[in-house]
Order: sequence, then C-alpha cells, then structure tokens
Amino acid sequence: MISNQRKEHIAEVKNIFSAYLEQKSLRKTSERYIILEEIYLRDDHFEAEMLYEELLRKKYRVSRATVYNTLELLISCDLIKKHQFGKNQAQYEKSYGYKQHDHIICVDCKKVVEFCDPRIQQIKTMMGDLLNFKITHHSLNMYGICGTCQKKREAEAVKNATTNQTK
Amino acid sequence: MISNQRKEHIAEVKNIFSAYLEQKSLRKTSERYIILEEIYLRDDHFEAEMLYEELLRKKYRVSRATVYNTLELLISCDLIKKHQFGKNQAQYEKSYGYKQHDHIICVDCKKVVEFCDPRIQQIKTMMGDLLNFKITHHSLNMYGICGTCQKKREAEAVKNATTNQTK
DNA sequence: TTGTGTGCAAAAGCTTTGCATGTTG
DNA sequence: CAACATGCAAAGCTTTTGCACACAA
Repeated sequence: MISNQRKEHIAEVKNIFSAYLEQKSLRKTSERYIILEEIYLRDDHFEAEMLYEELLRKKYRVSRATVYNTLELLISCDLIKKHQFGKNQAQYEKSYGYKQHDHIICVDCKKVVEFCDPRIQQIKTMMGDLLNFKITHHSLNMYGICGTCQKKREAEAVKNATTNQTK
Repeated sequence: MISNQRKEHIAEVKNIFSAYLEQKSLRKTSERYIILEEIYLRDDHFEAEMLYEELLRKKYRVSRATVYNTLELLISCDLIKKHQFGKNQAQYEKSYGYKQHDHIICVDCKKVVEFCDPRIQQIKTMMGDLLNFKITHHSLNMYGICGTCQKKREAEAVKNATTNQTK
C-alpha cells in the first residue's frame, strides 16, 4: 500500500523531471517516468541491475540501456545521487527532499548508515576558497565495523582461542 | 636520476613489506618487490592498467593477475591506498610516509589536488562513537571546477554568446 | 621437495554502443 | 514525419579465475 503522502511526493518529483526534460528539449517517454517512479518507491540504496530486475519483475518492458541512460539524466537534474562505496558496482539513491548526508559503511556486512555533520559544509567552503575550486558536490564515506559485526568478531575470536587451546 | 633520499625511502618501504610477508607467511617473490618499487618511484595517482603497462615497458615479465594480486597485498599492509573517484577504474597511490589527506577532483580536467583538515578526524571519532562503529578508514572527495577550467568555461561562454548574436 | 605464486588466457561482471524499430513533438 | 529514444544483443573495459609451471621456503 502506498501512502497519499508518498504519492504526492512522487508527483512532485515527476513535475521537476518534466520541467527538466522540457528545458533540455528531451522527450517525455513513459520509460523515463516508470524508472523515476520505481526509484522513488524504494527507500534504500540500489544498484542499476537491481532496478532493472525489479522493473522486469513488474512486467515493464525496459532495457538495461534505458535504465543506465535514465539514471544519468536523473543525476544531471539532481533527483538521484550516485555512489561508489569501494566496489566496482555503483550504488544510487533518490535525493529530492532528503537532507544532504554522508555514509558510514560496515566493511563486514556492507550495511550503510547515513549521518550529517555541518563541519563538512565548512570544509567545502574553506577548501574551495583556498584552492580556487568551485565545488559542486562531495562524497564522504567512513568505513568500519558496525556494532553487530563487532560482536560477531569477538565471538569468533573466543571460538578460535578455544580451538587453539585444544590443539 | 633517482635521489639518494628516495632510494632510502624505497628501501625502508621494502623492509616493511618484507616484515609483513614474513608475518603472514607469504612468499617474498621478485615480482612483489618490483611492483612495490615501481609504485614508490611514481609520485602520482595511478591505475592498475597504467602500472601494468609501465612494468611491461621496463621489460619486467609480470602479469595483470600478479599486479592486481600485489596491489591487494599492499593495501592490506597499508603501503598504498585505493580510491574510486567516481569512475569505474580504481586509482591507487602510495601511502607510507605521507600525511593522511583527502582529495579535490576537477570534474572537467580530472586533476586531483590533495588537502588536509583536522576536522575530518574529529567527525570520524564523533560519528564512530555515536553510531557504534569502529571506524577504520574513510574517503572524502570534493568535486568541482578548478581555476583553470573555470576560465576556460568563461571563455567558452563568451564565444557562444557571440555566435548566438550573429545568428 | 612441497605447496604457494606466477603467467597466460579465458571468463566474469558492470556498463556502453550500434542498429533497426518505435514514438514524441 | 523527422528526430530522438528505445530494445536487444553484442562489444568494451576492468578485474578475477583456472590451470600448468616455476620457484621460495
């Protein structure tokens, strides 16, 4: 079940996309809107292939090429963000109406947690001025071990210690 | 011509690598040292393929597989760092004896500039505590347009304006 | 001597491209 | 109806794997 609030939000995002397509003299194809909608129905970080498969599952007739193509468009008009969390496969997330945030990634279970810190903005401004860059965006990822995986590792360590003792 | 200082630095790094290989019961093969040396002779960010080609050019007989393999080892023992600056192709840089730093990348000319800011460390500590993550490392990249490319864009804009006027 | 590391080539995985067809403006 | 966008499949690129051989321990 999709909430009314979400429906309105998606409608708003579609309007923004429409305006962008018009301004750039690009065509308003059904595929482009289907892809946008599918992204805004999700709440997680996703990969191009996951999105493509989900669309097939829902019996939409779109091709990988169109998915990649549309992702690029959506990045251009700032409706989604693309991330490279160390893997080769890029991850994407919707970005309209969401607070700017950064990510902490668990190197064990790959869980992604979001966080905000105002100091990032300060650093951006300061470094842009200092190095004479017009900074448009940034990507800050912290990597480490989440609480759950820390416990797992400790349990594992105890187990290994016991095994070694028996040897 | 390679300076004495650099020779000493490379020797030091090789010792660290030797110790690491010993500790992990891994073999000290000539290929591993050749790759390490080649990396520490460079001063830039490089890609796996670039390194491989440079080694071939110097008539060393190494394979791509060994290059990738050794890069992984060098990451494990903290002698190099791996970056994903938005492209699919990973970039690497030597890291021993160099201050921890982050990167600003020009989206036009792809130039990479390094910078340091102590606030990053503070954010790492604070967020680790707050979200219960044991943070091991991070990656902060800012993207924008460098001074040179800003001028180029302005010149281009003037040119386009003139052309449109003539229309 | 023994088993790990290597070279080589082929496979795998993500993304892009070319071409014929379909659809938007 | 003329471009432009799409679907499909094939190609492209980076990275990984399998296998036989070489060589460090």
